[in-house]
Amino acid sequence: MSLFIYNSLGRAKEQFEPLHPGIVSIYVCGPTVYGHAHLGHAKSYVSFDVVVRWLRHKGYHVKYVQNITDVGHLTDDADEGEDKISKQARLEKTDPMEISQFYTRSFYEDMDKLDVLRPNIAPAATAHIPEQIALIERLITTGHAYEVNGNVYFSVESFPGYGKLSGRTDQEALQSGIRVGVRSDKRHPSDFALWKKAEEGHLMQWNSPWSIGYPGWHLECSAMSMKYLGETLDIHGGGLENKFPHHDCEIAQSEAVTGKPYVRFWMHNNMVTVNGIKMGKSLKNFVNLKDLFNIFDPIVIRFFILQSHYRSPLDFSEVAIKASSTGLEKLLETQRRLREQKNGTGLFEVEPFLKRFNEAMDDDFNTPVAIAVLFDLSKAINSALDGNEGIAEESIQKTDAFLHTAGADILGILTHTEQSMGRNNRESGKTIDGIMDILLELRAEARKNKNFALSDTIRERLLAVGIEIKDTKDGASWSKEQGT
RNA sequence: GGCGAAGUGGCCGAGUGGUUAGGCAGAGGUCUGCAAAACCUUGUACAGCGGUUCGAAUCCGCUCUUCGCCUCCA
Repeated sequence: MSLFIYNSLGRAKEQFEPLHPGIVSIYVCGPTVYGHAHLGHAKSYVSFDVVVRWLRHKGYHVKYVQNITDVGHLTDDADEGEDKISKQARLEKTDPMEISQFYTRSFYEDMDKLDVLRPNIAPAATAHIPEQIALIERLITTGHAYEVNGNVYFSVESFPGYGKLSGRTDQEALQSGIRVGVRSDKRHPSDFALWKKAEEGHLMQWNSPWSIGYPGWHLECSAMSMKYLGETLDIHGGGLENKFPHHDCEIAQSEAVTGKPYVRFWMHNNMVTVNGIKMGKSLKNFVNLKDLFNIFDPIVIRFFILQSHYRSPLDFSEVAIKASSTGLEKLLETQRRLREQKNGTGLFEVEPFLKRFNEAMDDDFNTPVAIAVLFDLSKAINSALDGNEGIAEESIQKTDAFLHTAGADILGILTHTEQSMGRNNRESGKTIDGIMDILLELRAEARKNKNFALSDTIRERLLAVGIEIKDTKDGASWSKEQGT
């Protein structure tokens, strides 16, 4: 089966084949580390995590690069304002390095909780200043960049395709919309900074042929992606809001130098809204992940994100997440039931579900449909388990293997089952299993003797400590409470 | 103003020119000592107005509304 990916460049689904057979190079814009990660980060990196997992599942060797922006990202427009990291350092009365290190660690903590796999390479912009300077030198040599007063700008007019990704190709028409006063340094208002001369008191600065200064924000992605992945990437991902100007600038910088297509497939994930309105720093409505994890299990957040398509906006509300949480529990419960089933004789065909799941994932990573397939499977499994014949051991193994591959390996949502069953090979798990066996035996004895007061007390008191008992025709089962 | 996306049943959220998305919530039933879970049944949705078509919620046009980008943002 072939994979189709929606390519933002061309705005259509295209069949995906990597440039080099068997190997996929993918670069995703990483965070600017000046604050804790929010739900928008979660949506982006969970989405691309599944992209990478699916590509690996399909047998590709995936080289995944995701940068850490720790310099050059200014608070105002691309060429004005204060460096975000520096500003935060000033606010926290420390230095930029501590800020970027602190929030980088914070970012990975949150991503780990969301079960987002780490990229193969996570290059920091400040660790690649020589590469960025080299790229600027090549741009100047080829006539695509010019220096004025220690600043270096990319000349938009030197690159005819500028704006092709976002559709903003008519630079003259754009000028009416530019609110910032035109800087006298620039030859053209749309030109953007590659290197900025450090002003008095600027904390982060490096030597360069033009001035003591720092690189422009757009530059790092070009320099680092091409360093680690070559001059043409298979996939470049990022948030929709970065399409312009960030990604268009990347294309211009890179292609102007190499003369080759920079990226074959551009993927843009949509935004998170809160009550229908964009989550933004200025609006003060952004949802901090650390706060959110106090209310919801991170895996529930992951599941919630994957229940909508990566190209659709995701509207945040606690009601919606609670609904997701209940749904996820249902899937986990099915997996648990399946694994506990014994002595069944019925056959169960998992192949049709596997096929539908693969088709959904191959269709531009359609995780909502893939999850719907898992729900259909859940219903079919439960129906079979409720039937007289149950499910035979061989079918259970096949089905469970699919659930594990699809639910845990690929989507990363059915990872709690072993843990919640207390059977995770750890000593504590074994101990709990043993204790629970005793309690369930005692309760079964009480029920046999119609001592329902005692059996109900056992059930209620276990529930109070977060363990839920369910009586089935094959005896009682138990599970830790999920989700919230 | 320019570029782009979208309006789906109580809520979330896919998809499609004619056939059930899925989840949550709700209703009825089966099972159960009770409960929970599970299963069965149940919802006749696609902003509005025109047009194309044998047939459109799905294509086209217009209108209304919302959202994103054009300033930093995943």
